[in-house]
Amino acid sequence: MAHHVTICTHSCSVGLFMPELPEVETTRLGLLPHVQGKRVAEVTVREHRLRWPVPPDLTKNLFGSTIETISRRGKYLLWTCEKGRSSGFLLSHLGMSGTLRALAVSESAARHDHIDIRLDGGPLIRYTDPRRFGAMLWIAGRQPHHPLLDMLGPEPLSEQFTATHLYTMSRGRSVSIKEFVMNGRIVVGVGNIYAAESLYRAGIHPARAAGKISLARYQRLVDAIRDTLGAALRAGGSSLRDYVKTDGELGYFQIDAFVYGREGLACRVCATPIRSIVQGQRTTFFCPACQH
DNA sequence: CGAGAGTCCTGAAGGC
DNA sequence: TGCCTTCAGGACTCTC
Repeated sequence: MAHHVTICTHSCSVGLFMPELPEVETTRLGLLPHVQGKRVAEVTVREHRLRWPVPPDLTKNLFGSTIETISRRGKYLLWTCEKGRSSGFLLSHLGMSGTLRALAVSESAARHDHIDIRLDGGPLIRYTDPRRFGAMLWIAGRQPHHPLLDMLGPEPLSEQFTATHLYTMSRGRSVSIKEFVMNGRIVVGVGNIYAAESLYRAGIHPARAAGKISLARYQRLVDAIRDTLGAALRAGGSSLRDYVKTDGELGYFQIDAFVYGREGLACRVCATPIRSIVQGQRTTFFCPACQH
């Protein structure tokens, strides 16, 4: 199980390092065969200052647990851990610079390697996160109830994510459509890149008030979000230049972004220069001609 | 309740 | 070359 870290060096249109939903799902799928049914033999927490402090009893709770499976809710991963009466869930989030990798037990830790979970007979699951916007929490009990999860909106690729849902939730709201679809209580997993790309595909101007968008246009947006996320999922994640997959191999294809990161460049459809604006302290890219 | 701003953090990029 | 400043971003949290 010799794993080598390979960094992608070829150019891409989106050079940032942030796991969006497709990347999180790819991480989940990559980890699953390495962890399923295995017992936690050792937990090392080198840095507890993450988005929230790593709970002091995380080590105790994880140690000796068998990892039954990993599921995903939005960009959160839920690790089902069985240990008799004290079973529970490891709740993890990659923030914007986090990675989870399965490595050979012999891999030594470097800077930003905050948490190691060594499994019986290997491998070593390593959480690395330079910016520490990610999280590692513990949910006790047999049901994954947690304040971070309980208010979340539907999964974008589920049947619950519909035009009617967006239309109903948005009535009377003046917030921009860009900020609206990035709100996890409305729908999970639509980050800055995919929000911009989806709005472009749907032909909707990102500053338009969410409450004034028609049901028909919301249908276009739902389709665009499904298409955008679905394509990225199939490609194995898309928003990163140098993300390393959980098995250490090169990960993440690049999306050929229509608007993201393309300010001043010609729209791929109409050649109008792509513009950027700031919404909710976040940069949005759009085509002023194609989006209304 | 909703809207808007603030917050955490580090690395990359730009200016002088 | 090197220091300093700015920016980026997920998503919670606070204030009004």
